[in-house]
Amino acid sequence: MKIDPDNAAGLSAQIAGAIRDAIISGALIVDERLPSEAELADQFNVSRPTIREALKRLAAQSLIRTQRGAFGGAFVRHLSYDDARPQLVTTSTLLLSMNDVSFDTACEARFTLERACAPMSAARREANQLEIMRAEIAQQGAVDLSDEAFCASDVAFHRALVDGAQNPVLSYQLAGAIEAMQPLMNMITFTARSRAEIIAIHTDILVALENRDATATTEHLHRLEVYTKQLAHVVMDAKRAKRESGAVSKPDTEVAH
Amino acid sequence: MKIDPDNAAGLSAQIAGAIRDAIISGALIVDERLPSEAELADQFNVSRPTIREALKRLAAQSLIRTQRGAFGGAFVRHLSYDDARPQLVTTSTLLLSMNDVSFDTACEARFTLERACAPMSAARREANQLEIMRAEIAQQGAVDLSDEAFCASDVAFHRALVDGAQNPVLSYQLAGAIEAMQPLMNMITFTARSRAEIIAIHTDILVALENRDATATTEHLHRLEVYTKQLAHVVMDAKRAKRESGAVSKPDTEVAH
DNA sequence: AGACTTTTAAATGTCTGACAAATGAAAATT
DNA sequence: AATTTTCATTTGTCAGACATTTAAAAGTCT
Repeated sequence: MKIDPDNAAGLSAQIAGAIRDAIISGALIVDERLPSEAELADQFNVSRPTIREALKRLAAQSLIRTQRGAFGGAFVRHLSYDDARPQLVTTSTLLLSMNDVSFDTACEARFTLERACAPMSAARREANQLEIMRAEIAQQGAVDLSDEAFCASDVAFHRALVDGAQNPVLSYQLAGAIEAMQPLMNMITFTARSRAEIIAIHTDILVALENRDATATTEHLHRLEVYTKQLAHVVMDAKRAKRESGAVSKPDTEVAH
Repeated sequence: MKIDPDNAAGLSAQIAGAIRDAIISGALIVDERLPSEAELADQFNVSRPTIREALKRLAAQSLIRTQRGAFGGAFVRHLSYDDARPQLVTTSTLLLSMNDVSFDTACEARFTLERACAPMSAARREANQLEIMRAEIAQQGAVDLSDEAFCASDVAFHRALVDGAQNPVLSYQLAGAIEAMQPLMNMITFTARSRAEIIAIHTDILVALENRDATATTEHLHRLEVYTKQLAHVVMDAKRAKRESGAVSKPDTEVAH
């Protein structure tokens, strides 16, 4: 662990990197206790606040957890999928919003990955995944459901589909792709008709999974992708038209007179 | 932004969360400057070290960057795919190693996702992706290549394949899955014969992509998955046998006498 | 007047020292 | 023996200080 005080990266970043490497390489194992802040400060020849900044960086990545009191300290954290998923979703969401990824590109990626899970889910899904999907479909039919709640239920439905593949690595990766799209989906105002159409496709997917029909599942997912893209285009075109007409509304009304 | 001094989560974590939410919600936009540490300390009624710990947490997630000097400060960072990828790889790697995911499960997830990209890559790949794949295949044929270097070249080959799909969202997600498997792959000792076999499959994939043949690409990827799993089983069985025979080596040799 | 140099103010980076709060172990008490 | 109290350890937070970096502003020279 070589720390260079003149490095532009900053001491706390270097120290965080050194400890991170130790964790990744397996030199520090799960639930192992790191030296106390005072000892680390001594080892790295820096002050305690600097050490603390380094530890907070690692805590932000869920690599360590800290515990106060005697025999407390910083411990290497067991990174679970449930811990990692929110981070992936946050990052993916920001990536989409900051890199002006088009709706189509994000949608394509999402459904491409989801379709890849479809055959495995058809083969391996268990009763509880079907149960969740059934419940979410019922949820989606509620008349007083907000667009946000509808999208949230949509996410839950598709996560159950992916979970049916019984592969936690896939579930983790896909949850990021699916949930990250939710803000984009939330921008769409779902009419009663479009909801009915989506629910119909969801039902088709559910039936296909019940029948363990991989081909049908894949096809219905494809239909859903096409319909989602189309819906987004209609909604966004309408918004753009409204914005433009709003900007020139006075001349318009004058012409109309 | 309500900060509760008695919250067990800790002040710096709460403050980091508040700022993070502001960034995600769009209240703080890219390249916008946050108030100075002193001003933030004043606003949140905490000390500057506490504010600094919060900012370091955000920096660890690449949400902000800091700049020293007059008119410096903390700025909302434009999160690029290149910034986010290493974080995803780190997290995915740790998830695999800490949740004792079997080689087969990780392998299945990786190839499932990669096969999903194959048809798109066959349709859209450009000359430079083929060029990279050609170069990496040549690299993999070098006789003095270490196992680690062979695996690194393997990763580069498959990333080029995925990049051929021309969808940055897919590339980002897949890079995590592919690179995270590298430590597992590094555990395999590649014999000359197994390398030749892998290179042959890589070549088949390259040819299929050159011909824009989606079906062939998918099939060769499937062959590669099967072969990789088989190889891993052979290597790991051998290692286990060696370990067990080592543990009882004395009795064994006695019996042999 | 324009180009170059110096000054300066503002901001982060780091250090020192201190106290509060939590926590589990050990000692004291019932 | 069970319970309570004490106590040392460690993280969490604060206050104040100085070093370093940086770009704008002022000053200087041609």
